[in-house]
Amino acid sequence: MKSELAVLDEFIRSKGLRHTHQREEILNIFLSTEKHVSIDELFKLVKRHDKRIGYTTVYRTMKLLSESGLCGEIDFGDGILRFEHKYGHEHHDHLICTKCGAFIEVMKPKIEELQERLSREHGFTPMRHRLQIFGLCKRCS
Amino acid sequence: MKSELAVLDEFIRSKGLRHTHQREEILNIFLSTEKHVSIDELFKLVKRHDKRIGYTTVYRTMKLLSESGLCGEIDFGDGILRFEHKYGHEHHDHLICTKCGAFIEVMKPKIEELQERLSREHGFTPMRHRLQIFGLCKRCS
DNA sequence: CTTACTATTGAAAATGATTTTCAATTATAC
DNA sequence: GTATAATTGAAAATCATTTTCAATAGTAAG
Repeated sequence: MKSELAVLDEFIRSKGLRHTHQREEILNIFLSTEKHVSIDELFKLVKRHDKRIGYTTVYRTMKLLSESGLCGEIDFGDGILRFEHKYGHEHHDHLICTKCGAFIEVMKPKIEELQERLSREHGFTPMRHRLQIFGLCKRCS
Repeated sequence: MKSELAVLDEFIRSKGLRHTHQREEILNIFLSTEKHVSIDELFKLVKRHDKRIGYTTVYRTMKLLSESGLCGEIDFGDGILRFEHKYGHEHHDHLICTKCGAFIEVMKPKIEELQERLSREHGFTPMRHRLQIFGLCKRCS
């Protein structure tokens, strides 16, 4: 499997864009985090390494990573956009604890299959989906 | 089944709030729309009936209706909060066409059941969930 | 290596939906 | 009616996100 940096570089080249140290650094820091970071959180992490990188650059770089397929955007409905690792990761759904904010990543092929069938029954061509289950995690319930 | 207005009134009384003609009017106009209205859309409809009702009141009243269980808030991930009828309506999921914006309401008990089981497998107590399938509707595909 | 070209950066300002503020108004209980 | 406190609506504040723009820095060509 290609490295994430190679994937980014390939994407950048194919679009006639440029490889910059900011982009490389933001990618590395994103990869080193445990998923689901907001732009603001990521910006703070990035600033620790290099104070001169601005919020805007983090914002723009995450959009770039999204386009290149390296990260996925997730919306838990609280008005803050978060990002998760996507390259080399399977699709999954989320269990979200409404008390402590913890999330669990889950996967149920049978549900995926039923969603596919449900869509077809309505003449709908599914491209992607989002399943979020809100409730209480083991510790909070 | 109690009327929606009766439900609202009961909720209002139970909280020591007041019945106002604005709240009644906004509820009626919301009920007369075909679901999935944003606050902005609803405000425009309301203004046709009564120019003196402000945006803020519509906003606050919809929050009130949400709390009372008369409407549900839906987030399609485009940054705009929409509302749908909830009282006397079954839970359902959404198929959302990414081309024309159409949405289809669907229901698959088997999926609900599997979600329940999936949650339990992870020691999670599910309260509510959100399933949105994005793709192309019959006409657009 | 140097130049020319143009993408990128970062600070600040703009955007846009949502939420709060506050003085005036209005519903409700007594 | 009167007193009390909730409600209203205009305007301002919030807050994440997005755009602007002048300065900076990759990249390719010479």
